[in-house]
Amino acid sequence: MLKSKASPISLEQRNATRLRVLEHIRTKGAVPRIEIASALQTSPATVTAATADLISAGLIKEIESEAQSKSGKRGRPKVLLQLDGQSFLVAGLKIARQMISIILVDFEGNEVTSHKFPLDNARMSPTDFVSTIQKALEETCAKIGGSVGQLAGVSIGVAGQVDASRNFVHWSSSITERNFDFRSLLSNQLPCPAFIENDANLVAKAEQLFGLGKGLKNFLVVTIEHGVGLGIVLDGKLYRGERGCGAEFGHTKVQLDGALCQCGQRGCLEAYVGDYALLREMTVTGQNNELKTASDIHDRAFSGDERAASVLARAGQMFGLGVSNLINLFDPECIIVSGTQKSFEHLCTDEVMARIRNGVISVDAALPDIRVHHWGDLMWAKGAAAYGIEQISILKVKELAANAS
Amino acid sequence: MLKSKASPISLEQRNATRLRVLEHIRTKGAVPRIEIASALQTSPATVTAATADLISAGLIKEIESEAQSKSGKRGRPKVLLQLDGQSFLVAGLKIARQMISIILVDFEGNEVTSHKFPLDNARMSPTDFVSTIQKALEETCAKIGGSVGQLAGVSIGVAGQVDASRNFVHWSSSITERNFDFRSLLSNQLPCPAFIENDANLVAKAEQLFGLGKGLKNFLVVTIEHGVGLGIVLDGKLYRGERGCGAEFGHTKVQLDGALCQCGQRGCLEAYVGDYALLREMTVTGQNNELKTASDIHDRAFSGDERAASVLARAGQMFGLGVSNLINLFDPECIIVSGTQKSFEHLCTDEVMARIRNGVISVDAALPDIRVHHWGDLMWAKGAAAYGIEQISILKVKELAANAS
DNA sequence: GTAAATATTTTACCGACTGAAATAAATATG
DNA sequence: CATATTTATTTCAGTCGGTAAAATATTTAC
Repeated sequence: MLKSKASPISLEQRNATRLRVLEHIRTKGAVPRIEIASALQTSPATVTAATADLISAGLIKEIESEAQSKSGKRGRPKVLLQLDGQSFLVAGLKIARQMISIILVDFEGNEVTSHKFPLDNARMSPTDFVSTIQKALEETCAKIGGSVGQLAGVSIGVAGQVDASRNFVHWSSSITERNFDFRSLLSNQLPCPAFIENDANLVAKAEQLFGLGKGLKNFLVVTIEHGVGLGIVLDGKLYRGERGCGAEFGHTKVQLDGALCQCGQRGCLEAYVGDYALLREMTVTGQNNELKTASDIHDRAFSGDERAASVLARAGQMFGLGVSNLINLFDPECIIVSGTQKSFEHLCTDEVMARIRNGVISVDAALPDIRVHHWGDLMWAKGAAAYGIEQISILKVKELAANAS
Repeated sequence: MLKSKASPISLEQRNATRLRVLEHIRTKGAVPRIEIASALQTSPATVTAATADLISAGLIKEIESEAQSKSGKRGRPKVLLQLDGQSFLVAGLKIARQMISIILVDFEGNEVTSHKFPLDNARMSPTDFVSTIQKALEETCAKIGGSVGQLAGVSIGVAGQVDASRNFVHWSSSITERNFDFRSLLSNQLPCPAFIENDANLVAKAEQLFGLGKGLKNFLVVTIEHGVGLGIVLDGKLYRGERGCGAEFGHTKVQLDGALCQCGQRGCLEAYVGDYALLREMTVTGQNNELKTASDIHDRAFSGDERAASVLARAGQMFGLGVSNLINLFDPECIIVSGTQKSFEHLCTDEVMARIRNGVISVDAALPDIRVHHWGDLMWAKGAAAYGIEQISILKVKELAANAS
């Protein structure tokens, strides 16, 4: 292998082109080279070179275009390119309070298998954290008769503040230590690259790669679970802020000196729409003994309980206020409201949507789309997997360039 | 002139490098080539080529380094590079309700002269708008015995929604027509390139080029005049949102179904901190006959009027709430509060700052700086000039590449 | 005066991208 | 069926930006 004298700038440009081609194929599905060239405003020659590399790396493949003969058009037929789904296996993990959800996906993001690993301790030391993850991964891989060694990458989602570029966790509810650098621990314990990210950012990634944000440049993803999270995608990239931690949408204030929030402050959005906030409200009615989740309250409201309905309605009003503020500030292409449970139906009612629309300063251009995405309970794990796939793609393209010597 | 076969990508890369060098020199002042190379992570050879071009375009110049001999260090002395302030004259205009403020600046942003041009009509037709601007420019240039022909560029700031990339005004309080394309009108009437932008974005530009945002990558500029505006700089670039209109910070909601705002909605931040909101509050006290501006209320409060003080305090509380929301969402490096008058002192009190800090979810990293910038009354015009200088720089670098044939 | 140190410029070269030509693979046409 | 036409892809020579290394410039140290 000769030593390459390529300038770093050239390399970066080359990698960027490869990645743009790859992302275009991921977004559009089966496309011929000529369309990639025109879509990316580049020359067919470049696309030939880039796709040749991606094929040799096993990231994409040519497929037979059955529909070709039907097209009835003259000329050499287009050769369609597609992701090579079989090429890699990626694991996505979400660390929650009582369990770890794991999903194994192929390179296209298709679920291969999934698993739930119960947790005794919601908070673990970094060492326990990683070894528990390893155990969870082993169990998951065993399900398909495989081993952890087969994984191309592992992506881990946690609640909290993470500097993903350094696998550095400033703080997480799942980990006892603060400001811990997971790089060496992860690379020592796991046989493949591993990545840690904030969970809301991961869901944003999932929407971008596989979900309702496919192909969009500027959009926001509001995640609803027990609390409210936000992932920001600007110019096609996750925006992480200066300190690398996620946007704290749930703790934006919607009421001056308002309701007390778990974070200790007053008037946070989460103090009005979070699960615990709803349950707290219900204590006033003296009914909360039987109520355990927001879904219970929803059932109660649906069966005619006016107090329950009013609690949910108020949450919806506050949520609408918060979302309209997001639109006023970010002016995004689209806002995606993503949640796993049925329990956020009260945040997607016509009344809430109307409130959002009425809270946005109108311009001539149409309002951003507000799309609601009801995920299964693997939402967070899928988000992690999406991020993993993206990071593995970047790694593979880099390797490609390094080996090109 | 030979026809160049340069690929568009090469050209873009070249221009980007030239501009990065130019911006570095603008930010750092007098710097030697070697430091530019290390700061921009590029090779000295590239810097030599880039600076040679910029010098030939008259954008920068070499200066004698008097302090050289004192340095007492061996080796060839550094040759310092600096902006060539004399190279271009740029006009910045702010169109307000009752007047146009104009400032002429050199390429370094130094004020050459300024002028105020009274307006009869706050709202003008596009044709009148441009011809009034032309008249105002002529008067201004006459002040220094020059003519409009000498200007390298004109930059115009208006309140409203502007797509600056197309000189397209969706809506502005200064213009009777909506959705007007000013491109042909401006290029026909003015002898130099002209640019229109939203005024809050312009102030953000001024902070970035000359002010407290110098050298920063991610920061927010909150502008205070009659209302409240916001300019967003992310990754060194103005963020304009999907529809190209400014962020509507003044119309983010800080109270569910709160005070009525000029925009017709309820609970907008501006409905609590805008001039008219303060004056409205004072009507309740029966005192507002004598009060015309927020500054009057401030005087009143200072001389012991508790009602006036309470009106201002409430505005401060709401403002603090709004700003803490900005920090929670954007996690910026720095927030700059910029205003022209003394009338926003009540928004910069220790109490307000404490409220902001208390409203931000704390992480280990330090809170973003909150810096207050008291400008003279030419703030907006200077902002326009800053934008003009930037746009002219881009144009000149493009010309350079075109002539390089 | 010569050596050493540091800044800048020159030179030879690399490599990403491109346009144009060549090639490939289909249909249309007679 | 052979040939022309059309369209997709690949090959190839060339351009250009950036770089490393060598050369040059200009200073201080001794």
